[in-house]
Amino acid sequence: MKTSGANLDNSAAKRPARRNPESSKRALIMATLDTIAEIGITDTTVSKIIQRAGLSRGMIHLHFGGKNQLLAAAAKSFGQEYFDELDHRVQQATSGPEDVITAVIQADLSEALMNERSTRIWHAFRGAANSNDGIALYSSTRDKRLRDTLHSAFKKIAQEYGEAENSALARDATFGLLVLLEGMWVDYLTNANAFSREVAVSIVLRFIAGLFPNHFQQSQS
Amino acid sequence: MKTSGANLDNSAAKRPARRNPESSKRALIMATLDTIAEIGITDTTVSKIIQRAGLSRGMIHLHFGGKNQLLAAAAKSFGQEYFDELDHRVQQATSGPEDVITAVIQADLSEALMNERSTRIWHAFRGAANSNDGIALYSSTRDKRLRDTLHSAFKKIAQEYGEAENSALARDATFGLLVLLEGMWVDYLTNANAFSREVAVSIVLRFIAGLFPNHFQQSQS
Amino acid sequence: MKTSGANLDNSAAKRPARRNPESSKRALIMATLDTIAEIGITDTTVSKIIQRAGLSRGMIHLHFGGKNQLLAAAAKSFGQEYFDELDHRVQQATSGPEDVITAVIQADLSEALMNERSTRIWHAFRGAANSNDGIALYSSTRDKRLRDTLHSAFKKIAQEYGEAENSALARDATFGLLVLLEGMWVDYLTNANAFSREVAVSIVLRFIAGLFPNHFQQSQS
Amino acid sequence: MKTSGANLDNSAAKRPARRNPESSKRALIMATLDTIAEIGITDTTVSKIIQRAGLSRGMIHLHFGGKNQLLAAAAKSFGQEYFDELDHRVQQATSGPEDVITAVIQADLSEALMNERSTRIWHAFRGAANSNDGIALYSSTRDKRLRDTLHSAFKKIAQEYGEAENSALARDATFGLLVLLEGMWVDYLTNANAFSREVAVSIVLRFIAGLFPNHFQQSQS
DNA sequence: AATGAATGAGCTTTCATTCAT
DNA sequence: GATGAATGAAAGCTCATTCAT
Repeated sequence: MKTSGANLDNSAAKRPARRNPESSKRALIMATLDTIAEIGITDTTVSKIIQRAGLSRGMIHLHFGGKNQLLAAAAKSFGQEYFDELDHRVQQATSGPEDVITAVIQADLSEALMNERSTRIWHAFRGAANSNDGIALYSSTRDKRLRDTLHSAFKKIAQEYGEAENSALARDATFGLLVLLEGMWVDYLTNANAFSREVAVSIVLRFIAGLFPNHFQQSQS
Repeated sequence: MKTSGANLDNSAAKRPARRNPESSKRALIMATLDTIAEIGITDTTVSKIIQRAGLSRGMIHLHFGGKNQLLAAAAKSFGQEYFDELDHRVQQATSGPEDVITAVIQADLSEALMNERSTRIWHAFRGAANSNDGIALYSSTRDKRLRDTLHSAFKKIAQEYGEAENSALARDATFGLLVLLEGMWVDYLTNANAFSREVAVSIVLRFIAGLFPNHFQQSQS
Repeated sequence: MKTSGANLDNSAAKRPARRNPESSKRALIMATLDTIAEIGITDTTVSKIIQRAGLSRGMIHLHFGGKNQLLAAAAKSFGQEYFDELDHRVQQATSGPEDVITAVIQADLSEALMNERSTRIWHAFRGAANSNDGIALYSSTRDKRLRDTLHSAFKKIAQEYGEAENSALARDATFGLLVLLEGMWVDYLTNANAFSREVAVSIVLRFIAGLFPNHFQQSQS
Repeated sequence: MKTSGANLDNSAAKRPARRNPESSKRALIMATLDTIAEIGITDTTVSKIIQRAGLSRGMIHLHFGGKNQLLAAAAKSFGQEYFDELDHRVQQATSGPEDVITAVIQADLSEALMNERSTRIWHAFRGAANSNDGIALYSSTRDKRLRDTLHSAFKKIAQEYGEAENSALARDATFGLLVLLEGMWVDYLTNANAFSREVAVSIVLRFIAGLFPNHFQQSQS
């Protein structure tokens, strides 16, 4: 999935895709995301994007109406990329709410979803969301969808602990887990080298196990 | 502490600060931090900073040598502001490692340290650290000092659980707590309105209690 | 040839040049040379150049990458202008080395090559060459090519005086003539009004005649 | 004489001269000349000058009224430096006009007068003279005084060749010699390494000998 | 639909000059 | 006299956007 990576050689093998508007849009969005990941959103200029995409200058305004709208489209695309992968991984866990939660944790901390490229892009869009409404919209999507999925699962588990439908326990578990995952992304961003996915997963599970001791085994790292 | 806030009134009454280099430098740093908090680091220009500070254009290069060095100085100052306050609050907790840890949690999530201004600035400097070495240096300072303080406290507690000097438990607790606090700051940044400090503290303590049930009481929110 | 002169009329009638990069580059180079000739290289700013060329601010960086590179391109162009004219005039003298030398002298001191514009530009680039490598390269070209042409001619003549292939005589004659012409340009620069081309030519020829009395007749002014 | 050179250490040994207005003015002029010689007149800023002189910022305006006036004073001083040395050397040649002329040539091409520092400064002031009247005044002084000295000498010699008081011969000889020396300075400026003072003197003398064969022996290099 | 030369507002930076101390 | 912090006009440069082709 993350195979687009930082490739500057926009030469041979990519040409067949040309002369197709949708293909150009996709190429621009990918070039935008790659550029943001590589040099940061502040230094991501129209020139750098079109250079990486191997397309002409006017393309951005022709297809998106401007740089800001391209950024918004890239943010939206990035969110969808994330959820396509997450859904794919979580749908394979159908035996119960614990499995869904575990699947979310493992997916969110997997190489496919949490890597240098995605954490940098994520951070960039979070910052931009404060001053760019078009980005804000899609940037908050991650929390919203993830929150719903997790909340549903935690509510099912909480009921087995005698909690009511809208118990604080399920709400706090959802909140706590999301915050923990959020923090893990920031930590990965800060120092990818020293980051251990195994330790991360074990710590997150320990947190959940503290709330629901009957359902999550204390993993021993 | 956070009382500098967004003051645009560069009117008469503040002239005593003139002809004092240190005062000018401080004013520029404050204006820089306020501007970043308000409109983001990307839109923080020299013009906006000097306008807010009520000082002249050349000042920045006279005292700091350039915009980037002013940003670095602002990042350093911001980090020191954070630690001055944190140290002040933590030093009052001297009865044991649990108190230190609790004090750190409550301080880090307090209005004085975690607010809209500081979370936005924090986020901005994290992003800038990737491409600005001068900022990177001071931006990572927070983690380093906090990590040491917490690790020491957790090691003391872990020993009472029969753990060795350099146990994984103490390390994981430190890592987990920092990640959780990091995530809280991100969460606050994303949606300050819906954020509850009380819930945040209770969730963090629940995580710690899961690791050290004898020392941290499961608080009931 | 030197007809570009100081034209400040960037009015309507010259629009055909638009949308043609080469034409724009040429216009910028000409405007640069004219500006240097008029107000000196120190006062030659981007604003003055684009104003004279009737083009936009970004043009210089778009086509040359910066002011310094434009200056280097202008120096190169100026050198080529000089040699195109010199070659044209010298090639008509094919009957012998004396004719070549005389042609060089008369060409170099002619209105077409040595005038207020060219002497000022020449002086400016000489000075800039000390601190701008891009200019140094092309600024020294004049001496190199001229030196070779003259040295060849003088060697032929020197052989008729029984001198060896690499005689000091030919070398000194070349050096002396170049220095004399160099000095004439400086003198013209200093006071164009009092300068007499006829006296200049006669003096230079007298110098050559002193070295090769059989080949150059002592002209009487 | 040229011992001021490029010294950046404005420390100890120079202090006694302080608190003396004339001393400060001299220090500023020297720093100006050294800076021009080292980095060119375009890059010679007030900051660089006062830094090299080890004096305070306001000094220049206090003593000279502005940067331009300091440059004019430096140009004047430089011209006087040149003539003090030239006069000193020429006054020792009292036996006849030939000796005066030879002395001028040897002095003008000597290490003391023609060196990297002086040729660079000379070139800079020549260029600046076109746009700075205060400099123009003193920059042209060299030619004026030198011209008079040489013209007088050549007139005496010309009379022995049966020429009238205001003969063209004396005028041309003066002009030619000055131009030749001017050219030598330019040549030295362009490439000091390849320059040979001996060859230069011999070539200049050859030129004079061509005009006055009875008085100047054809030197053999 | 696609291109890329052209534009100019606005950016960071430089610098001679001023003036309170 | 002497200082150096302060000023702001003007410098070189960047870049999203436009539009003739």
